[in-house]
Amino acid sequence: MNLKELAATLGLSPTTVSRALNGYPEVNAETRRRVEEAARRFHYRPNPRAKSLATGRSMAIGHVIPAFTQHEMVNPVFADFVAGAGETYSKAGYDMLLSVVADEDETRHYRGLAERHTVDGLIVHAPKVDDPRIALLCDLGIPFVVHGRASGVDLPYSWLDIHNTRSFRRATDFLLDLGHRRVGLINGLEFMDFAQRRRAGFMAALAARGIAADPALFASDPMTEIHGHRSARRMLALPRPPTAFLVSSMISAIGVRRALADIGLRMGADISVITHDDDLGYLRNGEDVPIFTAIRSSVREAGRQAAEMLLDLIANPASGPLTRLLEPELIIGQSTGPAPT
Amino acid sequence: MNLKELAATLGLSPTTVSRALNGYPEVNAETRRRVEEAARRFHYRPNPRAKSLATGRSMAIGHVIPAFTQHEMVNPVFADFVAGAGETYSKAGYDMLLSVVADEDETRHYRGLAERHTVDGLIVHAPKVDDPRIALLCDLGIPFVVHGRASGVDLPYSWLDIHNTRSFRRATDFLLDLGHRRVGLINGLEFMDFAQRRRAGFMAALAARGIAADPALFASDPMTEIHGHRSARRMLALPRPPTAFLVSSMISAIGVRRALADIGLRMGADISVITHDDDLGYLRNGEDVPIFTAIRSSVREAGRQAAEMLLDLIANPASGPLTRLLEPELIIGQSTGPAPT
DNA sequence: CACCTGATCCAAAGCGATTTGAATTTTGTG
DNA sequence: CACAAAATTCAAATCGCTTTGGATCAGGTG
Repeated sequence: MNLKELAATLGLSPTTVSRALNGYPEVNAETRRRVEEAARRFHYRPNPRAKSLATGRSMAIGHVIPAFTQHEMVNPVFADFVAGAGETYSKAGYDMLLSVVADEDETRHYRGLAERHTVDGLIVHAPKVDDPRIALLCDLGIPFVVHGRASGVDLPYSWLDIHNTRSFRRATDFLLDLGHRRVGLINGLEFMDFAQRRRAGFMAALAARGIAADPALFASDPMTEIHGHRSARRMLALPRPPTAFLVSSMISAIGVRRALADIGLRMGADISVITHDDDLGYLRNGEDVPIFTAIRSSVREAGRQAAEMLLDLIANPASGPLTRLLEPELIIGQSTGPAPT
Repeated sequence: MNLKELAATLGLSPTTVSRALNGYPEVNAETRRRVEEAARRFHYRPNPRAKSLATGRSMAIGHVIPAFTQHEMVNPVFADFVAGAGETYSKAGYDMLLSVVADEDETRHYRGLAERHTVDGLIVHAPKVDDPRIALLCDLGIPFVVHGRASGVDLPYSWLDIHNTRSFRRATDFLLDLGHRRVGLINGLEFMDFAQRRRAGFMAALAARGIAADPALFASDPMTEIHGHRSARRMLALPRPPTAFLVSSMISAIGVRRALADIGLRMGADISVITHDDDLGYLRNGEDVPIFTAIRSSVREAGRQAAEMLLDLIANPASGPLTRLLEPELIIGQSTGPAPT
């Protein structure tokens, strides 16, 4: 059942039916009622492609994820973010177009999406320092929201981020207050913007107390369980091992916990751990009392909000760059305690 | 730059240009060359919506994920599966349309996707026993592939699954061979088809040796870390605790490991654990020697293959229901050992 | 040389909606 | 009651592509 047929059934022109259904004012109230009734009765649903060809809007949002490097993307965090964004989209009648693209095709792909108006807007995931995608998208003139920020890019653009610097600084201060002086930072890849900021927060806290940063106490890699395990093992084998760890991801923190278990250290007693926690559905940080002391911020909620920002931006492009900085909470769990004397 | 403009530039009709670009035979070789060259030079890319309106095909595949129950979907497994499928799609020029939909809207959503030809095909995730979606989609006549199967549905349909029954039977046998007699099964929700089959495999192994299944040694819930932890704690507190666990997911197995650590049991020595392992990118089962003895099957690869099957089915609907049963491997890690005497 | 065949190319009709510009019908006013 | 204004409705153009059903033209045939 298409528009023409529906119009014929009603003895009206397609024009009027279209207007009635789309809430235009110049249509008789009674006519509108009849049209709506008939549409319901015949399960009429406009063909989105025809609609989109006519209006130029696609009612879809694009998420491009780089495929063949494993970096940052195909991960649990991504799933939760997308789930949050998807909720927002479906409430607003938008579809989500996901493209898994080889790194070298990324630029071309963005360009294609924008130029052909395949999507009305884009979410940019996992920005790197100096991320070139931002300039590209500004240039293409398509609305987009970055999940995170890109240091070094000074164009105005819309983003939603958490306060990585401050929260890592707070977490470090917390450890220092407990008397820890050697803290290992198990971070993500440091060309990722968030990792850079987290490190900066960590360093600032050390610097404020005049503690020199020991390069041996830094690790940086994709945030897998194995990365956490390997890095912790390495640091614990140092002549002067750390008494605490600050970890950038729950999954890596689990690896750290495994490393501690390997050599019989009790977390929270012999050694302290604080982790960032994205509050993933399948990886909750304990039930009542949190397992890990953690910097917590729901990435699902971030997805919801980023999507809302993007839809606002699409509805009203003049509303200028939208930015939102979420403040994670620092929650105390069972993985921290005073530094052993 | 659209088709008409490109045609004008070349002094040709849109018809010919379209045919040249789409590889139709009735166009002069030299003309085709000129057209292709010009298309490249002007970065011509056909508008997919117009194309799709004209052809009736959308070049998109739908993945519908139920939103507001947390069940099975918004999870790391999903991310990896989608990444695999996405690789296949992008190679074939397909887009992936992801909808996060409230459970009660699911049927309506599927119907909309199919009737309006929004997508050319669908992947059905996380089938339940007697899953009603299969009959619905058969009825709607849209090509689809189920990731998993649905016991109780006897319509012919296409699916890709792993051999859950057999692999869980093998894993159980392995534990029994090691002398274990009380094995706890920490399973997913048992209205999920895969969980049902895993349980059946487990039971069959017990039955074959005349061991009665103890209801206290079953746990069934969404496969979170906490589920693993809580279930293991509960079973270990029994008067006759299990000497081994069989776990349906790496994440839950990590919870089990935490439970063991809580009470000072050494995994692999005091107690054995086998887990299913989807070989997730961010949650590898150790480096050289696997941490967990595991039933391993890459869900990313499953995504790739399911997508290929679906594209085949779309290209050639007559090729009938396609089915593929993958056999997971049973890999020996450090989490199993002989039953304590 | 007239006629038939292929090989090429093109005009025009969709696909299913929106939207512009006009044509109707109603309503209001003097 | 006639006429302008407002309220409704409609025909046709448009979005950018594919595809049907001819055209056109060169080469081969009898």
